[in-house]
Amino acid sequence: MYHKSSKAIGEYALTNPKSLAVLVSPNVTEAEKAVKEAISQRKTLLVVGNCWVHYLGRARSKLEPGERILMIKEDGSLLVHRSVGYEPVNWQPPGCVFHVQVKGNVLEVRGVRRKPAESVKVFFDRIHIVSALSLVDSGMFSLYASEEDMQKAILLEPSLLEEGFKLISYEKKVEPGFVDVYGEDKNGKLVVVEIKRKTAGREAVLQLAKYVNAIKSKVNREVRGILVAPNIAKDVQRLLATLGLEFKALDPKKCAEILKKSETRKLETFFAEKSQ
Amino acid sequence: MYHKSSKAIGEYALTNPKSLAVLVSPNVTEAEKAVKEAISQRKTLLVVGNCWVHYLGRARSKLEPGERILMIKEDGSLLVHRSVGYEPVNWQPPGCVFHVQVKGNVLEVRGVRRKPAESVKVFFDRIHIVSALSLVDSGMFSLYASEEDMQKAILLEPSLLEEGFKLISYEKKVEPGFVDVYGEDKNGKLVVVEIKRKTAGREAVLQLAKYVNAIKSKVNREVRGILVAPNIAKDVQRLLATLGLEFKALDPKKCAEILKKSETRKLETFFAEKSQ
DNA sequence: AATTAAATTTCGCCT
DNA sequence: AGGCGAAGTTTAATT
Repeated sequence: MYHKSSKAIGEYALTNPKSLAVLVSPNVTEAEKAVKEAISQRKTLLVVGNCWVHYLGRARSKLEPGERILMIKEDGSLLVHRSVGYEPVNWQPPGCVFHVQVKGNVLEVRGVRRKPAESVKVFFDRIHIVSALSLVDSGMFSLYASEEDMQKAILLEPSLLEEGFKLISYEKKVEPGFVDVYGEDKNGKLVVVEIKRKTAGREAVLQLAKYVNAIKSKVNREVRGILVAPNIAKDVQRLLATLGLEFKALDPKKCAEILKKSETRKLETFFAEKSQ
Repeated sequence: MYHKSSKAIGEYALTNPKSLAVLVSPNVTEAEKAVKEAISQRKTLLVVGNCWVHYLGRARSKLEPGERILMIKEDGSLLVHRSVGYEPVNWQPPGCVFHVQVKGNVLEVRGVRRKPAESVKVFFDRIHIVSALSLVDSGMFSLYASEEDMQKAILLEPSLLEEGFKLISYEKKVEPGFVDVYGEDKNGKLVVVEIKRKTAGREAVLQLAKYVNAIKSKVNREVRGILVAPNIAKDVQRLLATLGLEFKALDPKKCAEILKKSETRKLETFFAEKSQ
């Protein structure tokens, strides 16, 4: 492969056009083509270069020329980032429409949305990088605590569930699947716990009912079912009561704090051992 | 120039190492080197690749693997952006310290800060792009309205200054420079206006005083000096009073609205003409 | 669709 | 450095 101009870099990258294209130091026209293509194909777009920005909508702003990073995402959001600061200096929330054009050797990228009506115009006169990306990302994001973390917190601190609760096992295999937490209350009744990391809905209640029934059919003892979640959907509370199940609110944040405390304790132990 | 592997792209880009480096599809070790260099040189860094993220601090979060964009800025802020959404999925505010290492073919970039103590760890197992940027950006950002916009608003709507104000001229040349707005009040007194787009400080007051004195020395008439700004520094109010000057609060937001209305009017006129 | 409340809010200004 | 208030806040949940 032989390269003579920066344009060639783009061609090189385009050997794998579906997932990744990179243009280094393209001219304005080359950049225009790449940007239009990326936007029409709903790709995530990065443009680095010298630009100035006008915003008009809920307010009004002007950004004088300088080198920044423009990011346009698949959902039609737009971000202009300077070399400092957490926040973008200019932006447009998801769901806006883009117009791209070249006028007098300046590339204009405009993002417009209705309700509220507002537009951001980004003008580039020098472009360092244009990159169109097809980002494959189905990974789940969990804040505070995952279901597993909430489970861990209850294992560490059983009183989170209720006073006097004693753990028997967790991830216990029963007929329909695995019971998150399994134990005994202070009165010796069996307790089946189902954990949800966000608002518990109909499914969560039915799942818990299945586990409770499965265990009842085997143990010939009184079995309580407790649904643990940050909160429960209002219209499911009747179902819960009908099935004779209970709900225990548990804040994922509190779980995170307990895990944190536990890790801190571990860390303190670690340092104590080291300093001996 | 002859290229055989993706590594060469980096080398190519490094022909201009001071301002721009791009690595396309580097291996983890190559990426590590580039990332370390960029961070030590306080450059703005972009890394695109498959990653997972752990956060622990004020809260706790976990992000499962997926392709995202990591941005590290010159001020030590860190952003992880997914392909959708205005907000970064994970981040670290400015001023954190970074640690970079490779372990078992995985690149770990960790951003840590004290007060509050928190850390974000980003793990890459596949890297599409690494780019180190020296962004030159001194352009001013003005929100709502620039000084010029505030001036325009007053010219459009003189009553913004005070009832009965009549414009004589603007950007009027006097001894020390240019008077922003120059006019006459309802009592026939001359009025000199100095505009600041943010909190007016000592300089603004002294500048206004100079203009007022310059005009007084020529016009043998009573001359009022009005400082227009969104607000005035508390410790300058005495100086203002001492010099016999006045302050008029003017919200840049209000100015923006007036300009917007004016533009809307222009736009309506435009459409009216078109539809004729 | 409108309203309310939370956010790893961030950011600036003031004490 | 800590506290208060605003933001082109955004975002999710609820009515």
